Amino acid sequence: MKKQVNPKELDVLLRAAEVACAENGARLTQRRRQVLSELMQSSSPLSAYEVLDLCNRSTTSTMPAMSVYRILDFLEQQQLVHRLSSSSKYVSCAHIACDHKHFQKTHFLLCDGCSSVEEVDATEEASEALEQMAKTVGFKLTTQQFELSGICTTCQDSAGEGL
Amino acid sequence: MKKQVNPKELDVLLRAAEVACAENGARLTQRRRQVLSELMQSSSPLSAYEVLDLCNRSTTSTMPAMSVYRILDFLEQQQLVHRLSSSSKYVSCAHIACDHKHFQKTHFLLCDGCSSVEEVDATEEASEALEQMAKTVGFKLTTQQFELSGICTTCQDSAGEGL
DNA sequence: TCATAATATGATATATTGTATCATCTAAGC
DNA sequence: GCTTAGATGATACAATATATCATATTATGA
Repeated sequence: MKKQVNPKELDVLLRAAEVACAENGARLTQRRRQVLSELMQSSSPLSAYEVLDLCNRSTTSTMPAMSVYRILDFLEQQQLVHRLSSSSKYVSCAHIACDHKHFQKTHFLLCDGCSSVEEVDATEEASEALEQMAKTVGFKLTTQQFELSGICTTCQDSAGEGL
Repeated sequence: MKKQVNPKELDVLLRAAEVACAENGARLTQRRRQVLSELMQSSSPLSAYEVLDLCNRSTTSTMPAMSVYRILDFLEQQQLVHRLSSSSKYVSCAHIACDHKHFQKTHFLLCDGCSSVEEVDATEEASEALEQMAKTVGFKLTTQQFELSGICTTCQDSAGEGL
């Protein structure tokens, strides 16, 4: 579903993304911008082929699937997009406009009800507890990304309504 | 790679699995036993098609891919096998022979070095910290399975050796 | 400004993972 | 033994992803 993002807001995000790329010596080309834009306007994660369809619907030219995957990889490297391995889908990063860095573990809370996603930094406690748990079996954690499912506030509220 | 599981040990595990199925009014058929056995003997998670190849190599008859998926689904329902969504692979449960129940959150620690997997219950702290973190954005967690990457003890040790 | 090199994209083929559907077989209970 | 539910086989195909070579675009230095 389309998220309510007004054009001005979208433009601010895309400009910020452009700057972020430039800082890494990379370029946000038309195609990349198009892919990122579709993800920014989606209220839920999209598969690579869903992104492809949206892109091909919004322009006359048609892009091959290969390009979408390449571009998604690029955007992921730039940390403008995250790939959710539990669903093989992609979301635009929640921190493009702010100067947030991905230093801490990132948790994605996926709503089973409406498929929305919340991207939150790990609390100190959670991070510590996970490291500690791994340590008990001798593991040194490298993962920086966690995907948890649950029910968001909105869906919890609306679940009661129908009764 | 093949794990070192002696035949007697394997047999104990398979019998325990059989009992577990029976308790749920289900049957551990030959095919199911074969699939489970391959997973039990593997030192790392296997894809459905890898399981298929192993099964077809160990018998004269050949099984269709569909059957493997059906059987893996069944074994997962019986909690004899777990599916790792981050890699689309399967592992046999670490608690088949003991009377462990999957009441608590389960964490899978995946080694980036040797692909081994440790299945551990969440500590009280980790579980609590995760719930709490979700709560700050209004989420009520439902996930009971977490997949973390890292480096296991063995690989940490052997990393130093080469220098 | 043009040649050239580096990047990015297009086009095509194919691998991998997973599901739908209908037919056939097997085991359990009557 | 007969019937039926459950399990498996067979086939087709959808969805996700990668490999590879060709072409186009952009950046850069002569």
